[in-house]
Amino acid sequence: MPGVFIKLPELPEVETVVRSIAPYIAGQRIEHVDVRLPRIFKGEQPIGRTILDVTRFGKFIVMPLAPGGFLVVHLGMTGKLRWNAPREKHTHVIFTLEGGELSYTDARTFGRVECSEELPERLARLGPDALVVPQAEFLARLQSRSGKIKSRLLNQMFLRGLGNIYADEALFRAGIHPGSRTVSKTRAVALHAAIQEVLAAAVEARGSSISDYVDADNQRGTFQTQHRVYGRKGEPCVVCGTAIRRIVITQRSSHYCPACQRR
DNA sequence: ATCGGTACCTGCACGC
DNA sequence: TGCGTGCAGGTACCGA
Repeated sequence: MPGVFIKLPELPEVETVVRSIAPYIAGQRIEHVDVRLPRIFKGEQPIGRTILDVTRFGKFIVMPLAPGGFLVVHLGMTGKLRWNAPREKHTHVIFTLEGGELSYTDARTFGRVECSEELPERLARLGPDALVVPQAEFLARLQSRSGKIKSRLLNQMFLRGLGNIYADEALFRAGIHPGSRTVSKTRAVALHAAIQEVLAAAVEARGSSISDYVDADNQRGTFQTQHRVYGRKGEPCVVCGTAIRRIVITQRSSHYCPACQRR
């Protein structure tokens, strides 16, 4: 039995986890729950309930249950949701299902596993999904907010699903400096297209893998080979050859080409 | 109501 | 070898 094992939780990686794990757990009854690190788990244990489906909401994994309620998982920075994987030092929650184990492992413990009768309120407050938001809605929301463009893209209340890697990649493809506070309509239109292109391509590549883990089908994500700025500080821009720079915006690293992306 | 800074954690790469 | 430093894919919360 293969182990479902993906790190890297931005939208494409969460989508890959959802798609690869759903066939193993959808329709299965939860027989037992072992919570080894209580602060990771919120709510009542969903013992006896059945996992109806596995869906993605931004970077959250949402599993509706029967006869009611939801199991919601957020992977934080280092969370892993795996099927029949060996238990490790940082395996914090284990669901025993009819045909095997669903386990949550997270070294930095920024992620959460939550069970509730209704969908958590904060999910409803998130912005539209970055993969499918219509252009007009994106432009309107962009205009209604202030701050550096990179900060706005990382704000899940503005748009849900985008993270540090794909924000940098989209800004590069749209030719926008991450520290820009104003963006022309032309650039904003290009940014909307770039976000959806880069996310769709990353989903197609099953996400970006920096370590050598594999998913249920024994495949790695491969999108890291298509990164044009993220993690390429000092390397030549693929378009003009200028050295890629790294700066800090809202406590997060931002990678950009100083020639292709001017303020 | 929004925005920007800070807190929450562990592990790893790197320089000395 | 060991130690200190900086860095890492994210969100929640606080005060201004």
